Amino acid sequence: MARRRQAVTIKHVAADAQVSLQTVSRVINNEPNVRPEMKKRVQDSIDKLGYVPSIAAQRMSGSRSYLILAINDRERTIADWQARQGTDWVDQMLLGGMLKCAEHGYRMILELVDTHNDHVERELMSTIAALQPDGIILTPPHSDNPQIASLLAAQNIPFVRIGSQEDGSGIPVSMDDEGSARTATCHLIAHGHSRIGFIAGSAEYNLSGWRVAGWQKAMAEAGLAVDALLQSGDFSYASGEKAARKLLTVPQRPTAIIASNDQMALATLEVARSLGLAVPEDLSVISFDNTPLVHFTQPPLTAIDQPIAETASKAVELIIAAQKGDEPPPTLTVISATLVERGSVAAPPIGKKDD
Amino acid sequence: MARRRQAVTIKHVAADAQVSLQTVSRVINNEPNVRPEMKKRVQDSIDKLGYVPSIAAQRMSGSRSYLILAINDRERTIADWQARQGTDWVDQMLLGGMLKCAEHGYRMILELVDTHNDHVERELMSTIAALQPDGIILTPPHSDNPQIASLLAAQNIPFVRIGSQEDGSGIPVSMDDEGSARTATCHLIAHGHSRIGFIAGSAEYNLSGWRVAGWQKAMAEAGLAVDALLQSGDFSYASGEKAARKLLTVPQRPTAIIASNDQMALATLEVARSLGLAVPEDLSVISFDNTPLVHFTQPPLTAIDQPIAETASKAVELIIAAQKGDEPPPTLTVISATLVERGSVAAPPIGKKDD
DNA sequence: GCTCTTTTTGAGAACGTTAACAAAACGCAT
DNA sequence: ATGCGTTTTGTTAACGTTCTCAAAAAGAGC
Repeated sequence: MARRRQAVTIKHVAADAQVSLQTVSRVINNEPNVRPEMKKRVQDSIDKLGYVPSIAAQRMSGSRSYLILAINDRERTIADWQARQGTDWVDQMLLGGMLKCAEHGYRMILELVDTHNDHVERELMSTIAALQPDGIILTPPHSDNPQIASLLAAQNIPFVRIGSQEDGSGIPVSMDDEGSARTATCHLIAHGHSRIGFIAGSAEYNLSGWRVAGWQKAMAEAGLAVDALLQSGDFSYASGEKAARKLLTVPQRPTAIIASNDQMALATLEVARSLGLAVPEDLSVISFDNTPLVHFTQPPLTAIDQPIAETASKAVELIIAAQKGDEPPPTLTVISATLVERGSVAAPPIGKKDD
Repeated sequence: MARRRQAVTIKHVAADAQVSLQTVSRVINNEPNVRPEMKKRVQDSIDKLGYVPSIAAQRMSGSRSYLILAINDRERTIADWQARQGTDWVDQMLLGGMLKCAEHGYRMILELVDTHNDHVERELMSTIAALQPDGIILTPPHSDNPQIASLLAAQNIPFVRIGSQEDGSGIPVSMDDEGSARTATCHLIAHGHSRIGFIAGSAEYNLSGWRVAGWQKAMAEAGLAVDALLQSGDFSYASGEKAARKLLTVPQRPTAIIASNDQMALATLEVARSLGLAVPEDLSVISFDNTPLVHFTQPPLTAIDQPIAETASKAVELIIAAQKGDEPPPTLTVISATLVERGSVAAPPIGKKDD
């Protein structure tokens, strides 16, 4: 492992602005007694060079560490998180990732970065420069952002892309989106369904595409048509409602629907109710994610349980291994998901089983 | 602000073990080519002095930072957390604390520490030595641990005790446990109840006591008796079940019950059902915490909503202010809670309104 | 015992920043 | 101009660790 140095330091800024280190430091820390003119000159250099102070160095010299520690009871926290059972992205990420970090003497810092923001990349790079972490875990949709990936690759910091199967830099760790969509589809086919609708998630997430692909392939293999059976949403309840309505208000409506997340599955349930369709008698529903929500619906939803905690745990392991530099990381790690059967799947209504 | 120095450094260890700095470093990092005898001598000194390497210094010298960054989409994460609406301790802590940290260029590191563990204090001190955070937030029950408090006070690190109103070192920030218990009690009294049972939480949490106190005082002020109306649980469903059964299987059973958290309220609901008591017609129920659970019960529970996010946010603010050293922190900050009315409170059954 | 290799130990510089102090520049009354 | 206080800038030394390279000690072969 090469000794990793900070790209731009206070020295570079000082040289660029033709001032002493101390003056730059004063500007950074917004100290008084700096002439406005000087301050501007330094600030310009900082902006130009993209300088961000190293927190480690600041801490070393006796100043702030910019870290605040929140101490929580481990037992209770873990119990709470586990009680949610299914996939609540962040929580399960934290659960899996933090515990694995703790095992190895690492800490995990959760950083929230807006996707819909022009400066995503800049913001991220600043954070990295400040913290100089040993590794980075990207979750969707950040994990699907090729620009971020190439920036990180240039930094020579090991990073894991969760939920992304694309080739490219970084270590991909993926849940088996295609496989689990296939599993859901086959489950329905095994129950006798032939017209199985699919509500896709936001195209911004690559995993949406993989899920669609799994469904399509399973249908094709069973010799079933998929025309007019695909609707796309954006993971929101409203989009699910719209998609479900479109799917269910045609003459040859599907006898089963797979929704790409729980919110959209809930919407599907509601649309079915409003159309007088009973679940699962008239319509079977399977959802993705398996958040706590699905326990409380009527009927409880059969769902694909995404093992996020396990995925995050794996991501941490891969980063630590990459840091040691023992051997090259695997090209793709897939964590398999399971189907949790509840009450929303049954055989299709008789007489409608086929055209 | 005094320049804060590390208590025990590699130098102290080297001096104690009569070896060079480098040798100590080698032992820390488990490098090969150290004679076992030497290794033991150094390790003994490390243990004796309680030395923990400074992560900042390690990072500075080009080694690991022992930090892993998890990048999540901010919008989505916040939306998810908010969707839980009520108090899910950790989530809401993270929501409030992290966002406030981000505002000021700080980061929050969540550390899970077992309460039921002999080495709690040691574990905590190691973490602090390693990370050298600018401040610490303690949540219950850690915030009620006087030993931890005095250790932290000695370290001269600003720390906030959340949910603790005790005097002592550190900055207390509390939810208004007594006040909100009082509010709940008065709400029931206003509906005409006079026999109001109370299920207390674990005595390990000081806030349990405050909640009981609020109820007692409100009852006393209304001239109502509290004998045989108090049962204690430990925040678990099972303990709530036991407590509710005791309260409800006496001749003069209470017409209303306040449970110190949602789990125990759920248990109360179940016990009432098993005894053939309708809620709210025969029995009114109010719970504390207002977690997502309470939306899905039949009927939905009227609950005290604890503003954890706000509390955590305040805690961060206080730490940052204390760090700047502008002015002494307030002696007690109380964040007030609100009563969220749902469907579990009604007037007591007629003819039972009073003895 | 003597050289040669290997293993084990140590000394000094480096990492990026700020604290403490010193020097220079400035403003203003004399 | 001269001196004096104030503001602005610069210099040097820390901070705690590891890296690089050199020195010392230990083994190996004769």
